[in-house]
Amino acid sequence: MNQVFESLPQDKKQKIIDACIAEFAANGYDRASTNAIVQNAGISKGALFYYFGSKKDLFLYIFNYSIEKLMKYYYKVKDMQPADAIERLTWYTKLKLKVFLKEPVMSKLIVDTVTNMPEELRVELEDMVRGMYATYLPMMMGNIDDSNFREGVDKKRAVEIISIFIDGYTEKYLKAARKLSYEAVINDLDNIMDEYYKYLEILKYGIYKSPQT
Amino acid sequence: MNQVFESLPQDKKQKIIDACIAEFAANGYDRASTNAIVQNAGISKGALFYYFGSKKDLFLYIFNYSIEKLMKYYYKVKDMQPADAIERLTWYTKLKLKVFLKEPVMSKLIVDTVTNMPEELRVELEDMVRGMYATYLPMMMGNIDDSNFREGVDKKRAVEIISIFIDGYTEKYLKAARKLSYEAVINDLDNIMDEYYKYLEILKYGIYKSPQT
Amino acid sequence: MNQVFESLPQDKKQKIIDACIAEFAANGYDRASTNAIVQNAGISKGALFYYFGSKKDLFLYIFNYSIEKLMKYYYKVKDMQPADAIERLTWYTKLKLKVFLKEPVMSKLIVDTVTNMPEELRVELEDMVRGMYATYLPMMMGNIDDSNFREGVDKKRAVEIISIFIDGYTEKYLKAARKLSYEAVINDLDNIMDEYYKYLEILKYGIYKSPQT
Amino acid sequence: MNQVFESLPQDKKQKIIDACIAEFAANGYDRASTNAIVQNAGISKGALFYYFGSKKDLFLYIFNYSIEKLMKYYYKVKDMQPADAIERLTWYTKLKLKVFLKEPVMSKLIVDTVTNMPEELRVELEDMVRGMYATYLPMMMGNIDDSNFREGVDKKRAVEIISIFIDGYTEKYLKAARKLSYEAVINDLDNIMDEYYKYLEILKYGIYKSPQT
DNA sequence: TATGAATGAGTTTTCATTCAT
DNA sequence: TATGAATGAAAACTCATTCAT
Repeated sequence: MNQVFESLPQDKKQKIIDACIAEFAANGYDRASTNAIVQNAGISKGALFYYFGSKKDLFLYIFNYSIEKLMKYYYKVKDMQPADAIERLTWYTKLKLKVFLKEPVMSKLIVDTVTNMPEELRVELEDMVRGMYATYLPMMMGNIDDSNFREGVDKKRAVEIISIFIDGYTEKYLKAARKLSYEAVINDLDNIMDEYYKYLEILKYGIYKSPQT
Repeated sequence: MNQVFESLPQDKKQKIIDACIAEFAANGYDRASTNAIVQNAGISKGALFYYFGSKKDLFLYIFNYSIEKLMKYYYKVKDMQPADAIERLTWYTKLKLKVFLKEPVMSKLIVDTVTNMPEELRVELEDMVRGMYATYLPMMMGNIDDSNFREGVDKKRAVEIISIFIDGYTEKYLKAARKLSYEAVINDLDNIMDEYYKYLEILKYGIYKSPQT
Repeated sequence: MNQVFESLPQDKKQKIIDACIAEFAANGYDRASTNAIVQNAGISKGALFYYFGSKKDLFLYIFNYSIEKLMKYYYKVKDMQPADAIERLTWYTKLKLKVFLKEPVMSKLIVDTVTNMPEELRVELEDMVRGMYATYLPMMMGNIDDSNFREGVDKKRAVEIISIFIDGYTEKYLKAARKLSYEAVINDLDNIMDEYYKYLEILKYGIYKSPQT
Repeated sequence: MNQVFESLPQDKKQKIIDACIAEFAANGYDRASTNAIVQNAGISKGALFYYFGSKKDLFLYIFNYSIEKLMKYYYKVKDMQPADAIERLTWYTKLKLKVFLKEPVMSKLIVDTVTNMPEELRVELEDMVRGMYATYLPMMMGNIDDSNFREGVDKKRAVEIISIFIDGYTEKYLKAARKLSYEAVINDLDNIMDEYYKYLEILKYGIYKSPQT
């Protein structure tokens, strides 16, 4: 059914997509108004439903579009990723932040949606997220250099520990950022990273070979 | 104004509270229908608003009720908490799981609400959450025995690493639990805990003194 | 049915009446809230309806009470009323203003009600107003000295012309007063009266004998 | 937003307008029920709000429509207005009565609204009324022939006296008409006008040159 | 006599979706 | 293909009145 939409002129498509992203990001799925969308997109009510069938399908299309768009940023620089485990993960964390700052609206849409899926979209959204992971996780987590890990440590588990920690840690700062402002976070970035490395030192001690040997 | 509600017969009160928790947990604040609530609670439209004034105040009451109810589970067993850092945190994680399994609906309500506060309730909810932390965090995180931490590790950061990791790790399993069923998690609990301890071993290595010395 | 109310202690009665007048004057019959009344009167909801039967009957009682109260001000000074037609009417106009300033809330209630009767009270209210006129009009309009009227003028009609004019003229100033404030009117009273007498001069010319003959 | 409504087929528009006027005239702004309106207009709930946005905007539209409609009756015959002051005012009084009898419901709506403006509409309504006066008053009160006024009478005040009197006098008869029926007034019109002219004779005596000079 | 909790029909407004054109 | 007017169920909330106590 979307093929009708896909065969639209590119600029018209883009205008519609942008209007949807803005509306969904600002208000969430439930409170988003299809009226606002058609108004900002400059199309008729009927057209929107002709293209997408329902608000639900529209949202899924937009969500998928946004994920793919954001993932392209990751894909584009994938050859620059460091090999060392902790450096790799840190690199991705910084990348995540950069993408967030470059596409704040889309990012908000993704984050808000994932952390709080509307019940009626749950199944489809989780499928998409799973699919996204299946596509990009191997790339992001592949070929990690764990040769510096100390003897006896399970490498997969070690990587996951780091990963879980970093996620949790950044999550804390993003929460604060939401309350304050993203700019405040950026200005404080040096301090945040200093702190961050101190935490990592402790983690490293448990996972890496002692450096001086 | 709630005193009218408070002086209701206990079973009537409970029926209303249960109906509210169920509706709010299932649909969130926005989509929750006061119509559905009064129907399930077996009271009239007017009664609900006579008791609580507005949907907003109703929700805040129910949220507060749920937090206090859940926190009682923690308070009841507070004297049994282990002193050692990792054991303490693990103990609380298990406790958290138990409470989650005992009160899944209430727990869902709390978690969903905290991770995604409706804008118009934000201020009040954050106050409540802050108050709750102020009351219970000292109890939960107080008197932690960190004498086994190795020389040179910053103790506050070390505790936080453990805490962040455990949160992230359990979060993963809770997500799975939501998809499958809580029973599936329980049945698999032994395996999960085995896994869990293996992760902790790695963390411990970086934080604790080497045990055999 | 009102005898229950009438046999209440005077201060309790008064408190109830005052609360009603305030509420009805402030919001009109429709928007007046019986809840607000019982709250301010310090009585129970049931009591109000026990005393008065319905909101409608309550209002009629209060309206009647107010009219009688206001009319007492007129009755008290009835012996001081001038005899001459124009002076009499002017005197009453001033009296009306004084009463208005002494009992602004009650007056507002009466004026608002009379100029815009709620349909379901129309019949009863008009009866009351008619009754009031029957009682007080003869007093106010009786024994008017029309000996100064010029030959050939119908005396009843002449009095009515003056009366209609004064009513219309004061109405104009009351309208302005409502928009500005009563104080503004009072402060401007001298000017207003100067104007007023100039108008009256013209009227007088048509009705009275020429003074200098 | 009203352009949607304006482009409706004339008969449908009229049916909606009529339903609104009837409901608002019968019950006033506050008590008027949009439910009743849509039922009598034979349209859906949504349609009404699609056309007008809100009850408030609907009322303002209807009020404005009614004023313009009534004013057209005046405008149509404006070239027939007599020049002499009293005759002009009398002529307009008769015209007013005719219009009132031709459009009793609309007239009731206008009169009721103007004499008792709902607080939340006050500003907008007063603007409309002011605008109406600005448009029609010059036409109605312009070019009045006051050359017959006697020496020494202030002409502006004299005209206003007549105007105030006529307003007050007709007001009396309209009040009666509301209680009885408009037909009763019409049947009695000759007597009423006879009376009226007798009153005017007295007024004239004070304002006009004596006729026999 | 007096209470006040409880009722439920009523209010205005919203909005995804449809369908005749 | 595209339009946008029309739908109507649903939303939160109010309030005069009743009635068991």
